[in-house]
Amino acid sequence: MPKRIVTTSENVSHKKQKTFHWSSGLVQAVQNPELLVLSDDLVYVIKDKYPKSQCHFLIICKKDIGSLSDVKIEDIDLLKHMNEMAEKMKKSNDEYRSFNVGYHAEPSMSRLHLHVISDDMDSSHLKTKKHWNSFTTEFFISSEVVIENLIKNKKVILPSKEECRKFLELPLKCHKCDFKPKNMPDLKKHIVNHC
DNA sequence: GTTCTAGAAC
DNA sequence: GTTCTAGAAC
Repeated sequence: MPKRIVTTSENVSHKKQKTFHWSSGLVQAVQNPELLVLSDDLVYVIKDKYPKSQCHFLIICKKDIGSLSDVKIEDIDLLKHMNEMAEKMKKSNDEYRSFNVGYHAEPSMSRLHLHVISDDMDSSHLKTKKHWNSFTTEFFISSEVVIENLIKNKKVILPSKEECRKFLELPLKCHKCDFKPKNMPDLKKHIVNHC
């Protein structure tokens, strides 16, 4: 995929060009009408560009918060609002039986974002063990748990870098039963045919 | 976050 | 020989 080049104001200078880094992709994505679902004073809701289930939204705050590690106690109402928006998205997409709502412990992309993901985990974009484990292990922290964590600790206490790495490297396991696939293709066949 | 691909695993 | 994973990307 070619890097997206954008020019500065009015394109006056040919020298002043900037290439966005991939980690700011979400802040770009909210400007994409094909991805943006809705927004209000506090958040954007977008369709994940590479959904890891049949239905996968991101609730992205408008406030410039990088990630959970930057969240302050004063942001508690914002996190509650993001959770309420997630509930709204669940209700308006209830043809998908159930959803998981939570944050990645160590996200790759900045701007705090809450995942609302149907629990089928059936998607052509779900390709790697890291993808799988990021939604099916403790690397994925439920929205309610994050809110309780913030209230109790006045900040969000997260797993260490080493713990995160450990979660992502856990052996593959079906999220609905005890099946232990030998590899990703094995797992993907299992979740569509058996679970 | 994804893409690409070398070399491991089969 | 083909499938699959895991690390680099300036």
